[in-house]
This record gives sequence, structure tokens and C-alpha cells, in this order.
Amino acid sequence: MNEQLSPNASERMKLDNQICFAFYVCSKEIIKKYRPLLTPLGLTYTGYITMLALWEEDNIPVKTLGDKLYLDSGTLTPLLKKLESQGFLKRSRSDIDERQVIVSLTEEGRELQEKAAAIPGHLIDSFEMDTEQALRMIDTLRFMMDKAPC
Amino acid sequence: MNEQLSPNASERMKLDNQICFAFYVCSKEIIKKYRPLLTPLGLTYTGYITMLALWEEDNIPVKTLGDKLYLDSGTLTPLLKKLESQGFLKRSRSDIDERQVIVSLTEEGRELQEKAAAIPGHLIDSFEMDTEQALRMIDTLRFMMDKAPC
DNA sequence: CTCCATTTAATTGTTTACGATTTAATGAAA
DNA sequence: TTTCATTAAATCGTAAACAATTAAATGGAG
Repeated sequence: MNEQLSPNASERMKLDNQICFAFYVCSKEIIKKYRPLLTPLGLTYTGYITMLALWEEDNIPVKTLGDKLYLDSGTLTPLLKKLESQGFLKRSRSDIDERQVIVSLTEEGRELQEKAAAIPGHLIDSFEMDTEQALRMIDTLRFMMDKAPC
Repeated sequence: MNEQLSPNASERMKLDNQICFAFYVCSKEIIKKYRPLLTPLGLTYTGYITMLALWEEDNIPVKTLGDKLYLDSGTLTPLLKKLESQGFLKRSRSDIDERQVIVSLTEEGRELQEKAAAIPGHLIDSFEMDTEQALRMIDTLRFMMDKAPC
């Protein structure tokens, strides 16, 4: 039995597990560091990245936003409703294509960007990572994100 | 205003955001790749890493397990109850210290390890990453995990 | 024009995760 | 020995996230 497995298959599996687990933990721990900075603004981490995306580009359909954030409507719809109830954005059916719901910032949502800019979230510092290291890390991460089935 | 921010503070913040978001996405996408392999075994990803930890070391209190997995009792208790109901493990109060609940594998739980060994989860392959690259990645990730406030 | 496949959001149900609190047990200090 | 701080697990409430399904709108093939 197990003859069909290549000799270092179990070794690679161990690597897989380690990499996956390490990603999983790092992701959670980083988000945990953001939390105390975001809560005063009334944002969760998911709300924060949603606002980041909107500050970059406004008046986009839910689908486009989901593609940017790697999230589907099942996650976005309730989140956007909440952000809307907080007054940060507006959801409105597109006139051109009534299947689409267009997300646009309110004045309050735009103002939030300035407050968010003050978030001293220097993760790289807190992880004692130098910029060089951080840049290389991002390269590898982006590479992996591209390979992911989006 | 913003005079108190160092000149490249906003640049670092951008890096922070990118790194954090990339971790968040990669973690989710990797776990998504595991899902179809784990579901047939009756495991979720969190259940899987729990079993991985137990296959390494058995008969440990919930707290110790939580330290290894970076999870607290709020997450572990319901998960362990489910794994227990599936027959993979047993939960029992320690005789020495009755605050502790000891988690131990059942025969079925041990048998599951063999089935799990057949999981062809070669993430590294699917991400077209060479072993060298993977090892360097793990080093950086471990470094970050150590810095995390566990 | 009609029919049908596709697309977009929304909805439903389940799992995950954390913070905060609660309860019980332990151990140390007075 | 009594009291109190600490620790362990459980519980509660809330937010996240995905899979699967549904409903409505669109656009293309015939």
C-alpha cells in the first residue's frame, strides 16, 4: 500500500500543513492587532478592507467589490447593509442593469478615511520586520493570491 | 496637521494593509483548497488541525490544545464536542485537577490518521512553489507567529 | 419575438472565531 | 484555616464566511 505516493509525498504534506496552518494563524493574529484600532471607528476588519476598496474606487457594483475583496454576496450583503446603517455608504439598484446594486460612499464615509489614516497600524514594526523583508513577503503572497481560484 | 507622522508613515501603512489583506486572502483560499479533501473524512479545517495536534500528542487538556492551535475555549469547546459526537475523541475531567478537561483520541480517531495521510494536499504544487521557496516562507511565518501575542 | 442560459444579489443554514462573562477548582497569602 | 487572586472550561452574544439555493434581470440563439 501507498506505493503510488512519491517518496517525499508525506514530507510535502507536512510542509503543506505547516504552511497552511502558519497562514491561518498569522492572518488571525494580524487581524487581532487591527481590532483595537478599528473598533473606535465603528469598523470590523472586513468593514475596514471594504472601506479601503471604496476609498480607492467608488460607485461600483457589489460583484466588483466582491472580486476585489475575495468575498461573495453572502458575506457582503449583510456587511454592506450594516455599513449603510452606520451611514458610511449607500446601496442603490443600477438603472442600466437592475441586477446590480451600486455601492457608493456617503460624505460621512469619505470623512472616515481621514480618521482611518491616523490608525498607527505599523504591523511591520510590531513584527520587527524590515521593509525589505516585508516587500519580499508581499511578492510571494501576491503570487499565491494570483494562483488562488479567485 | 499630520506633522507628527514620519514622512514614510503612510507608505508603511499601505504596506501594512497590503500584507494584512494578502495574509487574510491567502489563508482563506488555502483553507478552501483543503475543504473538498477534508469533507469526505467528516472534518472541517479547524477539526483537521485539531486532529493533527492530537495525533502528535494525546491526552492533553483543552488549554494546552488551545495554545498549540491559537484557539480559545470559546472556539474549542463546541468543536471538541462535535468531534466527540463523531467518535474521534473523548473529553473527560482530569482527576488531578478538576478544572481541566483532558482530550484523548478514540480508536476511530487514531484510525482517521491513516485516511488523512492519503489526502493529496500538495498545496506547494498547486501554487507552483518550489520547496526552497516554501521553506523560506515557513521561516518568515514562524517568525511572525512567535511575535504574535499567542 | 420567445426561450433559455447566464449573471447578480439576496437568502438560508452551517461553521468559525473572538470577546466578555460565569462557574468551579486551585493555590497562595494572611 | 480562611480569604482572595488565578486558572480552566463553558456559555452567551456577535461577527464572519462559505455553500447552496432562489429570484429577478439580462442577453443571445433560434
